Amino acid sequence: MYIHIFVTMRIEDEIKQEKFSSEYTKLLINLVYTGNRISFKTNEILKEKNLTLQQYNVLRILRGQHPDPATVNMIIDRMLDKMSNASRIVDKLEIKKLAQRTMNKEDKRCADVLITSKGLALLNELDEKVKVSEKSVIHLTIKEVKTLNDLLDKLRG
Amino acid sequence: MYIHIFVTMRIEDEIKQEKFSSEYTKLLINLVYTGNRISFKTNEILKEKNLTLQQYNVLRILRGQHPDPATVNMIIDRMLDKMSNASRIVDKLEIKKLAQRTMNKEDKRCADVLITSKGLALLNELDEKVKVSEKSVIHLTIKEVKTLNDLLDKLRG
DNA sequence: ACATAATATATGTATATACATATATTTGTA
DNA sequence: TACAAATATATGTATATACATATATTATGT
Repeated sequence: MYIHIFVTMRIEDEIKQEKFSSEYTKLLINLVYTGNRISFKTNEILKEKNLTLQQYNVLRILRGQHPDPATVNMIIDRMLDKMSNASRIVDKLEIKKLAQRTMNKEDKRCADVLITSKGLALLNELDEKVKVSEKSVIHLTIKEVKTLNDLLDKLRG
Repeated sequence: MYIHIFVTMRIEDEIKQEKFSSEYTKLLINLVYTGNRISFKTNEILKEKNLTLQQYNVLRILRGQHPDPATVNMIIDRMLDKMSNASRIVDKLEIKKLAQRTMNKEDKRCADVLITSKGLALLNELDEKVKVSEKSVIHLTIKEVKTLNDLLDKLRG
């Protein structure tokens, strides 16, 4: 017989830190820690398909544009981690035939990046799995999720 | 004359995504994006001192134990990113003379890790700067920060 | 038109990271 | 006691990342 007890575990206990110098410091740590926790679960699903989280996100950006192409600059603009190297992520997607680069006719500096049908199919396959996993790892009511989203939006000012 | 207008910017607008498939998906992206945003600011401060965010966090874990030593295992347990390589982060801290390893007398497998006085001084120097920076980048009242912390704690279940 | 600045992307390089595996030591057990 | 399992840490290796710089193209000012 298994008994599951879900209790709210404070971040202090979770990472065994006595106390934080301020609620603000605690928030940063809480954000990063919680983000990592959820990402980790998603990552496990992506690993089966040989995708990194970054590649997955870029692929979703490309799908958002489809059937129009995106440019590398557009991808950088929409990526979660602005510092990372969009060009080389597109390289990886191209190698896997999930995306394709073509030269932009109007501006030869730009590379048009298009998701392939293989890319679309892969995302399609992943969508439901990822959604279910995310939902199962987030122990909140839909109302709380909305509050959280609003607070995070406000946080960034 | 400068006029600052702070408006709440939804994550949809921020990363220019039309809509999310669910509030849960939005939350994951919102968390990672917001965490990155705050980390980025902190990182800028740390860069001046030639520290990575990870090294900084480990250093703070060591200070939390001081004057007792920590072990590498203890560090892994308390790190935000469980996947990363605590042993090699300690390597880096040792090279910079910010921490020191000695062999544990009771259990020769364990490495006792102690923050040095140089390490303590560096943290001391950074504390205030980091706190001010974090506070300035988090556009929330203290009450909202607390709500956010509580929600994140609950999220993890 | 021409030089210069700005823009979009790619690439070189050092470092960091994830993951698998190796090594050393301790614990449990027959 | 001897031997397998567990534990703590370190290390090899492939890949990812950050940052600086290079290259190609387009926009701008005179």
